[in-house]
Amino acid sequence: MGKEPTKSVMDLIRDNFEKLTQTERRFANSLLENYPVSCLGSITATAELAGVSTPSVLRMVKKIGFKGFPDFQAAVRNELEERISSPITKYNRWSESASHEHILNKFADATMENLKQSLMQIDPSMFDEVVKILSNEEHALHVVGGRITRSLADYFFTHMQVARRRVTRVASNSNTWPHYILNMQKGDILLAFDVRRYEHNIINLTRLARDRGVKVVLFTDQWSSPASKNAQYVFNLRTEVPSPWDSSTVTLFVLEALITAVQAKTWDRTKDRMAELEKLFDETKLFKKFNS
Amino acid sequence: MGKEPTKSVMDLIRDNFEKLTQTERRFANSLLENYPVSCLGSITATAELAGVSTPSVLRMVKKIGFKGFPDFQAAVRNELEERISSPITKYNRWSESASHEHILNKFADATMENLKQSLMQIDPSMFDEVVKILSNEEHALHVVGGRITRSLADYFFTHMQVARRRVTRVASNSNTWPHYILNMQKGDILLAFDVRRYEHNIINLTRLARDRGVKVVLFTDQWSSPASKNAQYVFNLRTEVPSPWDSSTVTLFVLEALITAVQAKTWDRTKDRMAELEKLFDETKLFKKFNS
DNA sequence: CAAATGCTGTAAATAATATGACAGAAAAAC
DNA sequence: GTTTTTCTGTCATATTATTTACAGCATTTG
Repeated sequence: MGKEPTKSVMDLIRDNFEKLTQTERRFANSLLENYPVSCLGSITATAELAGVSTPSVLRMVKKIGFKGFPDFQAAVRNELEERISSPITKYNRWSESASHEHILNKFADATMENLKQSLMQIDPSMFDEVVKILSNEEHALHVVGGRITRSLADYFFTHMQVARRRVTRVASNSNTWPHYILNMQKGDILLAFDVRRYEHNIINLTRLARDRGVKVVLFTDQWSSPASKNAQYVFNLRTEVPSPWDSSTVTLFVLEALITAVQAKTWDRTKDRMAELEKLFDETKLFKKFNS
Repeated sequence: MGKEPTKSVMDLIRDNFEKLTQTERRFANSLLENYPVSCLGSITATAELAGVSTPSVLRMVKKIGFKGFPDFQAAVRNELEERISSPITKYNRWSESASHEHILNKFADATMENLKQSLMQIDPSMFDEVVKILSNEEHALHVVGGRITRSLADYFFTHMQVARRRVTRVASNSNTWPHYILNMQKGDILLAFDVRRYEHNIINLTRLARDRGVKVVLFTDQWSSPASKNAQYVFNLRTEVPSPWDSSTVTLFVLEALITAVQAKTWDRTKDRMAELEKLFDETKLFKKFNS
């Protein structure tokens, strides 16, 4: 024990995470999952919950500075007592060391709020409908982003490529758009992003696409881009954070949910493509070795 | 155990209080005083805290319906778990229309959990330290991503360009890396991403950078990339979602928090740059109008 | 006031737990 | 491809915790 200046168990894990081995990290992660209840039982129970052996648990708690498992458990209990004894404690507050005014905490609050509110606003049947049309390989998918949202478009494009054929990334430079529009056919899908400050050209692009019989899916913010009027499917997502610009975290979240839903819907096809992709990676690696 | 209709330990004590002897009541009262932490240790510790003997504790827990002390303790732990986890798990459920089994809800659960756990693991002082070095324009900032994380690197790059000068995006194609390394100087910062499956070349890049005296900031997942050993600052973020691949949402969140923190720290400088940027946008727009 | 009953703690037996030593397996280095 | 190093689980042992048995004390009752 000594006179350690109240280093929490979490702090100790953080500080020593580098030194931990793979199995020990697995245990550390399991600990995070439902700390502190997970380690209130015997070392055996704790180890089983994490799927590791008892000695691994022991080695790990020694590594982060405890004399043995009972010592570790005593520390956990002390923390728990502190936490429990103040009745109004908010359990979902982390890092006691970081003030509630710390930017990380303020940002986290805002993001969780955004996520919750955005979800409330999403129409599940529209979501499912979008998943359905994205899963259909017969119609090409075009993805376009703006100045900021380009990265999101890129991320979506990369993952969508795994799930299906005929995915095109439309360059964000609007000079080249006519070329892309030329290749859009009736029944195709255009997935577009437009958030503050709205980019004027996106309105034109979506209008031209719609006029060609292309289904437009638009990701925008809570104030809704003027391009919405050209889109069949609109996601209004919340972006407000304590910052001079807007957050894209919720948008990314919905994109990931979409990707997962599409992959799940087309799993027979996707799993083959993924396997093939793995093979290609291995071959590329081999190829590089020959070169070096 | 059996199929007791969720009688809490407190209920059991109340129901059987009449039958308890004097000493047993003394123990019961001590329990009430700081339940449940008081009975998380050994039976000996519990007894001592209440000022009674071990057998008295045992007789009492048997009397109120438990098979033995461990049985009693298990019940206490279960209650504790519920009490501890409910304020977290119970963030108001949205979309009544969408089933809890809907992918969006499952995904949201996982993402919130990831966010919470990642936050617990982030060392606030390290975060602040990274903000500090990112704010210093005297040293160049290099940003590099991998196959998947390239989009994140891109997003960060775009925003960082607003806040400061001397930001470079390192191409994700590792063939060109030597050129970039050539331009890295002592005191520079390399912000790198490496998540499963870890890319072998990133280890080499970070090592070479470190050897040149470059400060390496690494974003990786909970299993920690092998490149961590070359990095001064490591963010281990959680990525697990109900999907065949990993989520980047939490990573994006931390990036945004970082960007905001840097902009706040250098606000005098940043606000001028933002104003200038706005002006440039307007002029570009004007320029385009002349053309069309 | 004496005998009986019930209550409570001490101490021993029993069960469970935590730790250490070791060997096989995996990964890293050469 | 081989050797070395590191890691990780199985098993045996030491330690600790739980339970039981019992004896002393207090309280009650005749």
